[in-house]
Amino acid sequence: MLHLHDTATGAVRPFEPRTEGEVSMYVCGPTVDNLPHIGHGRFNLTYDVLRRYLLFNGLRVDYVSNVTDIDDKIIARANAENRSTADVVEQYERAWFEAMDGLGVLRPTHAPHATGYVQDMVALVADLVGRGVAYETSDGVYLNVEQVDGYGLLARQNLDSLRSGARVESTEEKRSPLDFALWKKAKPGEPTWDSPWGPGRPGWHTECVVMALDLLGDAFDLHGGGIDLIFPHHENERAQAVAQGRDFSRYWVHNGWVTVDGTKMSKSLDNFTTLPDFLAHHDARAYRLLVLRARYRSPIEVTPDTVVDAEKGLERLDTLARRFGMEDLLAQTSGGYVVEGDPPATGMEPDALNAFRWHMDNDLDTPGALAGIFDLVSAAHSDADAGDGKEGHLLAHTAAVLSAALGLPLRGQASAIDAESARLVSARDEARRAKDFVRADALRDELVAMGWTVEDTLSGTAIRR
RNA sequence: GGCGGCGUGGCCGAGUGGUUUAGGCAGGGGCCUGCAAAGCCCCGUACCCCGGUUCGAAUCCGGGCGCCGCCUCCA
Repeated sequence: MLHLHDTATGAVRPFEPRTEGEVSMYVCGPTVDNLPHIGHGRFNLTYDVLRRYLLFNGLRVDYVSNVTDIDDKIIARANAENRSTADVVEQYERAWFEAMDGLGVLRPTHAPHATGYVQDMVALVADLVGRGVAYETSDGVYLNVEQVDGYGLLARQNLDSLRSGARVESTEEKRSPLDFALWKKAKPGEPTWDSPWGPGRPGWHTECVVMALDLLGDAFDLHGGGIDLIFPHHENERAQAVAQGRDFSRYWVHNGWVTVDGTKMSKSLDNFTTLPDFLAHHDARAYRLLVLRARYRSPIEVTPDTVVDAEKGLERLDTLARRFGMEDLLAQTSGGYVVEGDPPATGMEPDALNAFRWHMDNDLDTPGALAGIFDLVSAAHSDADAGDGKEGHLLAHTAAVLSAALGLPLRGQASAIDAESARLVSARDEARRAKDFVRADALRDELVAMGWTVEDTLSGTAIRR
């Protein structure tokens, strides 16, 4: 059974969904004010793998991830570039999904926009005001966190210590420095919506509560995001639900981030590599492999060296797929790369499957799961080298299915070969048959110069790019 | 200041007290090959420091040292 680390309890707990056979998960989505970077990639890959593993186990998954399309930074960019916020949103939302598609991240089942939920957010804020836990000031409406039971649960701190560490300056009107804006009254040059408190726009922490509860219902299963969202974002989401007397997320899952020279990669530090840039130069699967080699809660260092390392590891997997002719499996999984239900029944090596599950059930121990897959790679080659093609094929197939279950489909197809290259290949085979190795080597050099990797196989020269 | 996390072999990176071992990459040796490539086999004997618990600790406890993060927008 799957066990997950839950930030609210600080412990790894058995994951028991609200409804048997069905999982409802909410993953904080992007603010579409800029291109996504590889940290966003890591974060989405984390929850994509969780989702795929749930699917692999035959569960249905309702996966909601929002798009924050109204925010200070969007407004700032629009004003700076003399465009509408809608224009900015359109551009970066498209870039976001293109990048996620490129990474093989499955699309959310729902991707609600904040601007589509403003009326509901106004209703939530009004309800909180009516309950006396929120109050109006000259610049907005704030939630009084001191009236919320268990505020600080996710931060694992009590109110006093949170208050003493607060770096945000308190205004005269705020009752506590920790109180946060549910509604921001309009300033000049901003998009606005009507509300009982005049024109304005919702605060950031409100949208996720409203959309999660609307689309997934009370006490939905799981809420995911980066560690840096724990406080204040997730704490404040929870606070709003609690203040309404509603049950919010049953499990809180948080991923570690991407570091550069040991320091967090973030928009504010401007030390990021964008995903479009990364994907233009690397196989997306190499990044997924790089991410999966560390546990999701650990930081990962992304450097040219670690990327090359992952690319070589991926090559080892693809080599297996080529040797054992895995085109069929690729075809099965390429349309989203999902392995669903209980595929293991069909021709999987049982011990390897059990080991895979054991690792994944342990709070998504993907490094352990991968180690098992790499063991299968060695064993499959070894069996095939020893002449046991049948056993080798079973192991290779198992490795490929498990890899695909992680969203990492192996590429077994031969590269498309142009007529000229094909001519050189057959000329080389002819020369080798004639034991004219000088000519054979010259032809090999020629192919290599054309960008091919040349290998000899039982059936003659094989080339690939 | 409060809270959280981390320090593992050349590099990345697992490790849920104890049998043989994470795994990947790089490196060395061998097999295979006309030579290569790919593949296979063998090789490193690592756990920041100091104590403690234990028959036994990388793993648990205490104390150091160092690093990172959250407490402000941030995946």
